[in-house]
Formats: sequence, C-alpha cells, structure tokens
Amino acid sequence: MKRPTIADIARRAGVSKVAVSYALNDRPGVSEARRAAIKAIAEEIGWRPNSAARALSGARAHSVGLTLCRPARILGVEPFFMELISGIEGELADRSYALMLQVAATPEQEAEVHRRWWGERRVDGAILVDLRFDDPRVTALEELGLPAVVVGHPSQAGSLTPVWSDDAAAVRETVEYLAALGHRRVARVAGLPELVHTVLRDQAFTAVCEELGLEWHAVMHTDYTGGEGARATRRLVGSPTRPTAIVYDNDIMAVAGMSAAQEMRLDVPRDLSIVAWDDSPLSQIVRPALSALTRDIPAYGAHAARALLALIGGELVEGVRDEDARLMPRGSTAPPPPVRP
Amino acid sequence: MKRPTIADIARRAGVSKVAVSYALNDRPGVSEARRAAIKAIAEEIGWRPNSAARALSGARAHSVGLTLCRPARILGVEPFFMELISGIEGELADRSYALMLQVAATPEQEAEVHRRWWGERRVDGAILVDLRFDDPRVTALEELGLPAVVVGHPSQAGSLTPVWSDDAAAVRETVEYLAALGHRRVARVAGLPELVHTVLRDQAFTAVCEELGLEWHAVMHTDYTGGEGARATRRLVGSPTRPTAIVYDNDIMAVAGMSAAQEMRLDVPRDLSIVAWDDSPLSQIVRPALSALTRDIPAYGAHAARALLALIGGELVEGVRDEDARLMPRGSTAPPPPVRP
DNA sequence: CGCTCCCACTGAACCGGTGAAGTAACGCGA
DNA sequence: TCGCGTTACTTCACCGGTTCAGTGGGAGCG
Repeated sequence: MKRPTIADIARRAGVSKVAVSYALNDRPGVSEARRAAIKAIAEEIGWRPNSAARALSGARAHSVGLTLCRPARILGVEPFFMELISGIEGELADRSYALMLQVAATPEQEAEVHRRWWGERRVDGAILVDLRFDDPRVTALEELGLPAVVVGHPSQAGSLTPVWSDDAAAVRETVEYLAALGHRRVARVAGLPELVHTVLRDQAFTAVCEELGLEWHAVMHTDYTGGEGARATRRLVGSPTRPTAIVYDNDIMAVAGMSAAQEMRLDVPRDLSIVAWDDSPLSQIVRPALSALTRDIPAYGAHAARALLALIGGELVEGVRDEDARLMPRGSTAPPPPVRP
Repeated sequence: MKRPTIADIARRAGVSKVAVSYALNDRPGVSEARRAAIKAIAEEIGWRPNSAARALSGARAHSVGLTLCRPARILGVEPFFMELISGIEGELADRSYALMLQVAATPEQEAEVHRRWWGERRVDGAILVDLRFDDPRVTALEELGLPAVVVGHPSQAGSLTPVWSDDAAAVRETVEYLAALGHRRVARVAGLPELVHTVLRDQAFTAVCEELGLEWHAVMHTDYTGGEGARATRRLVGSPTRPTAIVYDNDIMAVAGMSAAQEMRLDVPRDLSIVAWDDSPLSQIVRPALSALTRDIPAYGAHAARALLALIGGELVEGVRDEDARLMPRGSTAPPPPVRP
C-alpha cells in the first residue's frame, strides 16, 4: 500500500506542491475555493503528513520524551507513573503529539537518553520526574537547550520549568490532623532519600512536629517496596519509643506496614494509625481503608504536558503550581490508645 | 547549540558526505584507515544520525508503537502494563529503537492511532495487548501491512504474529491444585468478557471443573477494579451455593475480595481460599500472602519486542509461545472447612 | 493610462541522510 | 602493454515536506 504525498494531491488538484502545503497548513497563499478543494482531496485519499519529512524541514519532531528510572517491579506497583502518563497522553493526543517513553537504569543514563533524543532530533521536549539533587538530567537539558518541564520542586529545577505541588502543605495538614486526634509520637516511612520531594517532605515533617511540640518523631528511608515498608514498620513498632501513627510515602508501603502491624497483633487504627501518600484504588480495598493524601495525578500530568507544549511553542512559561494533595481520612486513622502499656 | 551533521564530518575529514555515510554505517566503500578517522571525528563532535533524515530516505522510523486502552485508574493499578513496558523497553533500547506510547479510549481509536502512525511513518511496527474478538486493530494492521505482534492467543491474531502463553494450562494447574486440597465448590472472578484471554480462561475453568467432577463452579465478570472484585465476592460468599475457593483475574480484585470476605467474618484461608492471577509485590504484602499465578512479565514483553524487531527486519517469525504462568502457593489457600454450616 | 500593490500561485533550494551510478587509480594476469 | 576487476572514492538524485524569492494578472488609484 502506497502512502499518498502532497505531490499526489498536487497532481490531482492541478497545482504545485507548495500550494498544497499552504492549503493544508491554513496559511495564506491560496484562495479559499482551492484550499477547500485541496483539503477535500487530501481527506479523500487519506493523506497524512510524513512526520519525518516535516521534522526534517520544519525542525519539529512532534513528539516529547519521558524517561523513567526505577526497577520494573517498582514501576509496576506504583500507580503514580501510569496515571501521570495517562494525563500527559490526553493532553498530547489533542495536539497529535506523540510520547516517547524510555526506561533507564540511572539518572546519568536518562541524561544520555536525552542527549540522544536531542541529537537524533527525535523529540521537541522532555518531561522529568523523580527530581534529584544536582540532577544530571537538569544540567544536560540546560546544556542542550531542549525545552523541558520538571515535575518537581522549583528549587532544584534550575532554569527548567517546574510543575509542582506543595508537599509541605500536605505534610502539615497530615501532621496537624494526627496531632488533633491526640497523637504525640509519629513516624514517617519515606522513599528514596536522593529524591528531592522525599527530602522536602522529611523537612516539613520534622518542622511541623517540632512546631507542634510533639513528644517524639522519626523518619526512615526505604526504596518504596512493600518489603522495606514492612521492615521499617516492625522496627518502629518494636522500639521502646513506638509511634502511634505512621505516615508512608506510598500506598504499597502503607499496606505492607499495616499487614506487618496486624501480624504483630496491633489493631489498626486502635493501636496504630496509618496514612498513605498518594491515593489509589488499593488504599480503598484494604481493611481498614487507608487514610490517604490524594491528588488528581492525571491532571498533574496534563498540566505538565500543557506547560511543555507551550514551551515548545515558544511561549514563556512560568512554573505551574498544581493543587496540593488533600488528606482523605478513612478507617486507618483514629485517636491513639489512651494509655501506653 | 548546533547539531553536527555528516556534512560537518565530511568537511573536517576532507571527503564527501557519502563516504562518511559509508564509514559510519560499516558498509564497504571506504578504506579502514579513513573509516577509523571518520568515526573518530564523529565521536569527537558528538554526531548522531538525524532520525528524521534517516527515516525519510531509509524508510525506517526506528521506533515501535504501543497503544493501551483502559481508563487511567485501572492502568495505574495493574502492574502488568508497566512491567510489560519495562520488558519491551529493555529489548528496544539495545537496538536503539524508541517506544511510542498512546492511551486510547476504545479499540477503534487504537486502530485509528495505528493508521495515523502508519500514515505519518512514525513507527515501523506495533504491539497489541488486550486482544479482543474480531479486534478492529488486527484488521487495521493487516490492511496497512504494518508489522505487528499480538500479545495474545493465536486464534484471534489473524495473520499477525502472536506472542502468548497458554492460560488454559495455568487454569488447569490451579483448579487441580484446589481440587487436590479438597475444594468441590469453586468460582472464578474474571475480567472483561470482551477480552480474548478472559474467555479462554473462562472456558478452561469450566472445562477443568467439569472434568474433575466438581460439585459446583461459577464465573463472574468484572471490570478489573477492586470494587467489582469485592462485590462479586460478597455475592458469591453470600449465596447458598457459597464457594470454598475463588480465583481472581488480577491481584487487586483478589485483595479486595479477601478484604470483603474478612469483613463478612470469613477467615482466609480457613473458610475461603483465594488465588490471584498475575503476581505482584502486592500479593506478598497482604496477610495472608496471596497464592498467585506468577510469570515473568518483563520477559514476556521482551519476547514480544524481539519478535517485532525480527519482523521489522524482514524475518519470518512464527508465533512465540512464552512460558506458562506457574502457581505459587502461599498463605491464602488451604483445604476447605470440613463441614459446611 | 500607467503605476503600484496585492493575491494566488510557482520554481528552486533546503533539511540530512541514503542509494545508484560513475570514475580515477591501482594491481594483476595474459 | 593492454585489458579487466577491484578499491576508494565522488557526483547526482531522491525521500516529502517547508521556506523563500520570484511572477503574472487583476484591482485600485491618481
């Protein structure tokens, strides 16, 4: 099957290639009657612009890139990424931009992928997630001059455009909520300490706990897996300073932590309150249902995509502050036990 | 920042563009000394082939497409897709092929995406998942002549190359295992009935149950969400013909079902045994841990990608039968209660 | 009536590779 | 010494769009 080109249309319309190009791109240079005729022919023979040809002359690839850097098992179990991708997609599809996806092993490899994409002119822009401190990807993208949006905090986004939500506010809401319930000993089971948002949440957590004058607080870092979530929980719960509430950085760890606590004969929420960061169907199907910090992740992705498309279009885009996560109290949080054994 | 082209290399090496092309592509036509010199220059100035230019002349886009068609929430919560993507990626990255991802609302829209990709020469091939009966995507890809691999059963793959695992064997293993434990009343909470693998599993389930002469068996269809999994469970468990074992089509429903059963004061596995199709970290963090049908999904994706690349390379590829899922017994299965109340 | 300006449209060049065909230099055997 | 084949290149054309610099004709205007 032969793909039609503008030359085919030009022949059938009895005009030059250029007239066809003008007509199809809604640019001046052809009469309205001719434009309509050309468009009709294009429609009839099912013409589509050859993206390679377009990219070659117009210097637009009409696609954007997203790299991920987590092991397969973790990527799979974190609903965050797929929901984010769905949101990005929706926005891109409207403008018939394509999304290139690449999974890498390290941030350095991700930067290398960006360099390759740029060199090969494969993408017009990139979206960064899982921002790190002194992130090599930020440096690489700045050097290349490739338009990019960082899904993460402005402080580490360099000159790239940040799309972010204020995790500190959500942390504050959560800790205040727990304190209001009467909790005085709280812990946070956090994700990878090299990620910016982990540290920002850590800092906010510590600051709010101290501000509220809580008796005791602690932060433990993990790799986001259920195994580490459970282990951290056992450690916390088994220690003499046992917390009465734990906030987890994702729902898998929260579920694992809840299971671990239940195995240690603790009742959730009577003996231990649990909060998960990032809501997902998972939070709602376990018993008790998890109190969770919820936000519209597909919308988050859509905002990032929209900002990127604007950047690519040459607009000057300030960072976009997305809405903060909101605490959704469910069955896993309650006042702490009145007396500690 | 200006991207170097082969013309730049040619100028510095004092040869023609074509000589550079020959040298860089390891084709005869240049002396070894010159080839080495040219490659050194390319390396030094960081040259990368412009993918658009290459695609325009060579007719290879060096990328493959994957479309998904499920709502964001379900995509997110199903580890299957991300793990599959990881596997596909690994294989593609080795040959520096890119992956284009698109989320669509319906199979018809997916077919439309394929048509667009083909028309725009954006991809050299496509991977199909969630195969349906009389799948419009299969027809579209056959018409277009776009190389494609179907992750699904050969019977519905048309002339496309199937990469599949024999779900019937896994169903048999599971039901025989449950029967050997003593279960005589079993149910299957299945996914979408329009998907081929759902129906094949349904048929195998029914056939094996009858073959083994079980007292009672049933299949219920859902949309894969935890909510429907829980609802199906409540219905099954609340009915007079209450099953002693339920097999779920994904782990989210299995977890939801287990929660629902526990809320109804049933003990898992004493009163009800539970098996999940497709293992994931989730199966292992809940209590009791879920007995699950496990398989190496990234490897599955890698095989699909490899088959597609071979197809694109012009090889004749027979279908690839992947290894079957294996039952991994854990704490959620046990002999049924001796006497029914 | 002649001049300018605008409109509708065309030809040529270009983007950065690849493929086919042509050519000069060289080695080698007859 | 000539003819032939091979090697190591070069030149030309092409992929399918876009951009730029024309160009011819008609309307508008003084």
